[in-house]
Parts: sequence; C-alpha cells; structure tokens
Amino acid sequence: MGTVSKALKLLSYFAPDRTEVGLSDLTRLSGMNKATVYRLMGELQESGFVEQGESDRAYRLGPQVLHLAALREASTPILSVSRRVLRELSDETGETTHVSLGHETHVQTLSHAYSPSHATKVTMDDAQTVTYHATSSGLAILAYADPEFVEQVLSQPLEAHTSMTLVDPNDIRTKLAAVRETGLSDTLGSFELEVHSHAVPIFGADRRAIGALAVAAPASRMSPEQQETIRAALRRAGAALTHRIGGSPPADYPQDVPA
Amino acid sequence: MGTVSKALKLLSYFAPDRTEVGLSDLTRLSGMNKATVYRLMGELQESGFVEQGESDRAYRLGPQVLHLAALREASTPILSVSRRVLRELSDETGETTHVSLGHETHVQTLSHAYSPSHATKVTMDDAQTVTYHATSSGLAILAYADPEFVEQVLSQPLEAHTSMTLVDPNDIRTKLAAVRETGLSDTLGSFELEVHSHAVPIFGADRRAIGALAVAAPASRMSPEQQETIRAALRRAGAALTHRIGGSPPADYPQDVPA
DNA sequence: AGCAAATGGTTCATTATTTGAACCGTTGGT
DNA sequence: ACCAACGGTTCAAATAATGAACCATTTGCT
Repeated sequence: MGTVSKALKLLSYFAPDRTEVGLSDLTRLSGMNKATVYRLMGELQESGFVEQGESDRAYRLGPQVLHLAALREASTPILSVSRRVLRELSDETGETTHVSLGHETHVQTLSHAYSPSHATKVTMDDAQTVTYHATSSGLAILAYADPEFVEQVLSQPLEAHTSMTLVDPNDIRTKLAAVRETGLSDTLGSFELEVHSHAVPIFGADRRAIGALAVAAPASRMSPEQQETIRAALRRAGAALTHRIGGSPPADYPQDVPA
Repeated sequence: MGTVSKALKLLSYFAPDRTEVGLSDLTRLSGMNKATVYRLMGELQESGFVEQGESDRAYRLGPQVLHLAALREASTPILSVSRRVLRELSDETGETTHVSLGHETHVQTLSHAYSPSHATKVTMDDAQTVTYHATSSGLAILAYADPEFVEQVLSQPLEAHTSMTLVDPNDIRTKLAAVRETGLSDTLGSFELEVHSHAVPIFGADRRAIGALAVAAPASRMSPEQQETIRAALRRAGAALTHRIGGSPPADYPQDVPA
C-alpha cells in the first residue's frame, strides 16, 4: 500500500459516532507506527483535510472536504438533486427514505428524509457506513454490479447483523437474480429487525450502478397495498434521480412492472 | 513536500470550470513527472477520491469526498445552517449573498443564495476560489486572523483584479484596522467592477475567524439607506451563523453598531 | 499529594518507496 | 500515411518513509 493510500485510510476512521479522533486512537485503529500517523496527519492538516482542536488536540475533518464536495456537486449534483427526490418520496410513501453510494467494500448513506405522517419511523444518520449483503440498498447495487465485484464482496466474511441476515453467498446470488427480475430489492429485518426496506439502483453516465435509493419502514406497517405503493413510487423516483444526475439504466434494466 | 501533500495538491486543480482533468493536463499543471501523477491519481482513485471517465479517461472528483463532507457536516453543520441563513439574508436585503471559508492562501465560496426581487443581480458559483486581498470576505477574515497569517498573505504578490483593487500591503493593513473598528468590511469594485460587497467574519469554537458571510450588490443600487439595511442585516446574520455552528466571536469583536 | 499510565510530540539510522527519463501502444487530426 | 498527443509502463537511481526509543505533559487513580 502506498503512502498516499495510508494517509487517506486514516480519514476513514472518522464516523458519525467518532467525529474527533486522537493520535493514539488513530495509531491503534490503523495499526501503523505512531510517528507515521503523526506525520501523515500533519500533511493532511496542511492541506486542510483535517484540523486539530485547540485544547485536546484531537483531529477533526477539515473545511477542505467541503470545498471538494461543493466542486463535485457542481459537476454531478447527486446531493442537491437527491434531496428533492427524497423529500417527495418520503411525502408520497409516508416513510423514511435515503440515498446511498456504493464503495469498495461498503455502502455509505449520503442523505435522508423523514415523513411527518407517522410517530414511529425508521431513524437514520447521514454518512452511516453499512454492509452490501445485509441492506436492500447494497443488494440493489450488487445486482447491477460487475460479477467480479460481486464475488469480491461475497468472498469476504459476511456478518449476520440479525437472525434474518443472508450470510450464505449462494443465498445472496439467488437473491440478486431475483432482484434483477424486478429491478427492485427488498429486505425484511436483515440489517435491523422490524425494518422492512425497499431499494432501487441509481445509475451513472456509464450505465453502471453507483448507488441506491431506498425506503425504510417499520415491518408492522407493511401491508401488501403499502408495499405496492412503495414499489411504484420507488421505481419512479429512482428513474427520475438516475436521469437528473445525467445517468441512464443499462439495457437490461426492467422498465415496466413485470407481469 | 511529502508524497501525501503532492497527491492532495493534485486535487486542487479541479475547479468549477474544470471538473474533468486528463493525465497530461495534470502533469503540466502540477509540474510533476507524468509517471508520478499517474501513480498518485491511481492511489486517489483506489480510495474513491477521484474516478475516471470510461471513454476519455479523464479524472473527476469521486464520491468519497461527498462522504467526508457529510461526516464533517454531521459534527459542524456549517453548510446546512448557512443555507438557511443565506436564504433569509437574501430575502431581507434583496441581494446576492454567500458564505466563504478561509484557506491557506485563498478564500473559497461554499454556498450562495440569490434574491428574486431584482432582475439584475451579482451572479456566483459555489466552490469558487478567490483572493484574500481583493474581496470583502477575505478582508473580513484577515481582519480577525493571526498577524503572522496576515503578513504571510500580504507577502505574496497581490494581483490587481481591477483598477480598484488594493495591492499595497500598507493600504491593506490600514483597511484591516478600519474593518476591526466596525467588525464589518466592504469593497467597491475591487474584485469585479460595479460590485459593492459587504462582509462579516464567522468565528469557530476557538474564537478564530474561519470564514465570512457576504452580501454582493450592483454598485448602482447602493444608496446610503440600502447600505445601512445591509450592514444591520449582515451583523445579525453573521452573529446567528457564528452562534449556530457552535462558535463565538473574540472578546474584542464590536457587538453593537459603533456611534 | 504522589504515582502510574496514557497522551501528543520528536529523533535519526535503516529501509523501502518514490521518482523520472525513456519507452510502448492508441487515438485523432491533416 | 503521417505526426503529435494521449494514457500507460518500466527500472536503476535518488529520496522520502519508517519505527524503536525517547521526552514532556496530562490524566486518572489511590
């Protein structure tokens, strides 16, 4: 692994529940030498990717990441566009909605929206990191990913988040084939019990799945009619989002609801 | 300069008007060896900081920057908070407003809002990079920055964007003292002719100026009354933004409008 | 108060990585 | 058919990264 990758890997230890990390923590988490971490963080700091607290000297993500994100948004406005799509989809379905992006080994939540129509709802954090195999979003992305990439993900240890999580690679391959039939994935309690989640893939300009749009509802509220509402709304919203970021679905993506 | 800094420097060549950059362009822009750039970009790509187009193989900023920005926003919500503040400030003043962050050598626009009340308005891009010495935002930040930092900025060549730009370091030091008197800076045509811009600094938790909030109006519309409206609105909005991101102004910051 | 352990930070000889000139194979223009 | 520019690749030489041991403060415990 090159030096640059090591430095960037240090950034990945920031998480919603760990927004500040000290030097020793980073050393332990990364397994690198303390002097190495210190120097790398120093370079990241010079470039504005992290900043250091005055008192405790813990590292935080710096303003430079906002600048780069604004720049990325200027060319491919996923965030700003998805915010509107999420709002509409939440209003339409009455449930919590979110968009996620597929990364090398994990799926990352980018943004979410709640519906005010129910007191009980699935709660979310932005910037959450979740697994491919246990979430409807992850499965939606995998279903339209390169076969090699799928195998790479399935070759890693698959954690059982709940008793409902699919952990057998063959079960997952079967599931992915089913997802491809309809262009839509769903999971019941496989990431968190009592949560029934539906997702559709979002495609980029190169017709590859870059992320997913999902609706997460309490399982208790999921009637067949509600499910049909969600599926229809999700299909429409997904197509809209794909289109509005300049992407297009692959030729084999189901355009209509299959019989 | 360490390897990591070199890699991160490559990211700085992305700009609103250059969202895709090829290998040769990067080599020229950075002055580094082509093989070096290639390897560094490869590492940045592996970590998701950039991605490559299928056809032309040009590099774009990758989805990882969105993830980091979402993470930073979760702990210090400048962006989401400032959006609301900007909206209100634009409605109140009837002019274009924007927030910027102070960086090592430049000032970067993060977000902006327009007012619908006039047909002519100052137009903006997000993620624009501008100079410290020629903008009201830059001067507002400098006025509350460490003296060493001010000297560092003033020791570099100061470009005259227009005939009105202050380029003599002594003139700028005098200007900064005047800004400290009122806690508010303004420039008339020093970045772009015909634009009259007002700005207040935004302070972080450590009471240092991290950025600025600004109102940019066509010079032709700037009457003494309009100016007073803007100053008052800007002071209130700046205090609100500083407060809502968990920051506080330094002890010597003028709290009330001076006599 | 006094101690022990953990923290951030620093040093410097050893080591491993980065570097750059020259080299392919392709593509697009004339 | 040519030339120039592109992305990508190679390998010996040069340089930068590394890690064990060290110091100074801070924190937590008795």
